[in-house]
Amino acid sequence: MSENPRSMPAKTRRRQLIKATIKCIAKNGLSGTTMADVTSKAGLSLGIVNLHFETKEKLLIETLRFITDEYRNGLDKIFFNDKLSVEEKIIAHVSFDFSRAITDRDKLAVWFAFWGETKSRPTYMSICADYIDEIAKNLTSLFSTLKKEGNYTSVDPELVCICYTALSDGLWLDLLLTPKGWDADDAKAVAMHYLATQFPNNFSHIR
Amino acid sequence: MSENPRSMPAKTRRRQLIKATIKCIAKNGLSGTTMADVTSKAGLSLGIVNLHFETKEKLLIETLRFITDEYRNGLDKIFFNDKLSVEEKIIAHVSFDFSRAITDRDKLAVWFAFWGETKSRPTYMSICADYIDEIAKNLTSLFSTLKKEGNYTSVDPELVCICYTALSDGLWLDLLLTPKGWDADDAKAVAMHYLATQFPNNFSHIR
DNA sequence: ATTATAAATGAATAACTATTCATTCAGTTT
DNA sequence: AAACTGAATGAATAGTTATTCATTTATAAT
Repeated sequence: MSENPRSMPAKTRRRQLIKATIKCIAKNGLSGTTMADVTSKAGLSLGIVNLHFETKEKLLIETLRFITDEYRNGLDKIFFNDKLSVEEKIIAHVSFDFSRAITDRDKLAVWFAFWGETKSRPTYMSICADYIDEIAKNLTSLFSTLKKEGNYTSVDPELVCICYTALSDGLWLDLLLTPKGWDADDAKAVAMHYLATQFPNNFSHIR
Repeated sequence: MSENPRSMPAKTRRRQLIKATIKCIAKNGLSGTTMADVTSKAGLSLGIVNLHFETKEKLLIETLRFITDEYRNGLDKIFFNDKLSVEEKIIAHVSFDFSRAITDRDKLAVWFAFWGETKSRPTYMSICADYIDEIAKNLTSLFSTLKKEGNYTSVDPELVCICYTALSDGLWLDLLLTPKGWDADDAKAVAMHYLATQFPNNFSHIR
């Protein structure tokens, strides 16, 4: 295959294998994902995972890290963008949460596959805990600033952050479980509806 | 063992094995749960699963059905209780969602373990779809009635149902992922906070 | 008591799958 | 062009685990 040269930079191969792993987890679940599946989906040979990741478990951990990094980096880019107002940052955050890249059903399946094993695997748990804390801190500070700027005296920024985060997790689950008659834009509208209850002057007219 | 007579009604044995399965899934994940684990946790012999469930897969399906039935039955008992007002039913629904029985971390782990495999297993998906539809229909009708009774002209009952349901799913995930510094009562307060934004005259003072 | 019935056992089997590593191969250097 | 390098291969191995079923054991029936 000319698209698949015999020799490639290690980083490219690792990326290629992680992508294949995501597809396999979505199709067969974590338990049903075998090395043979992953490598054949990647168009490579069985032994390649050992070469680049040593073990299956390490491949899975790198796969989890890949999707958590993608999510964290996307949100960081918004949070640290000096060109955006606080209101714009929050809107961008929500838009990102329900963007194509994040609500891709293969990736959602991977998120939930790992969450489902979290209690039994401390490594998964700690990878999740890292990014959750950071994002919560940033989002809370956005709500806090908007509260001041918009004179929303009775808003509790920490509570709103917890509530919004739980809501978007639950909406992702909806997108995963009920693929038909329901899409990411609908889910986004539900999330905006909640934010409008807290900041009616900012988010009531956003679709 | 006198607590474990050689012969027991089939239903009791099945229940015993399902309970053991829940503990094993919580401890080892779906993929890490073996027949040897389950049967030894139940204090029985290896071959017993075959006798009562035929295969491992069927045991897992019955386990999923067990927790979904428990949840559905609990909510039905509230919904069809003629002694309760609509407001009381909604409060009871939320209290049930964040009760000990439902937020037990072993059971939460089981929920998410199955949700994580849903995309790859149509059987899991259809078991979930069944109970989700029924509960949504009932809860929407409660919100709809409360809207009329309380003159909440701008409330959208279907939207509130979707939002509340997603929120409680997400809060369960929080309870599973971050066991410390956070408990079911805190989660319940977040859910009530959302309902208070929609029905301030009914839920603002509930803790 | 004796026999019959059904539940339960667990050693043996069969199937599956992660891991290993001797070999192959493409590209690079001398 | 000959030798070298290291990525890639995949047959073979080792380990794990679901499933089977001949045997054992408790209880019920006669």
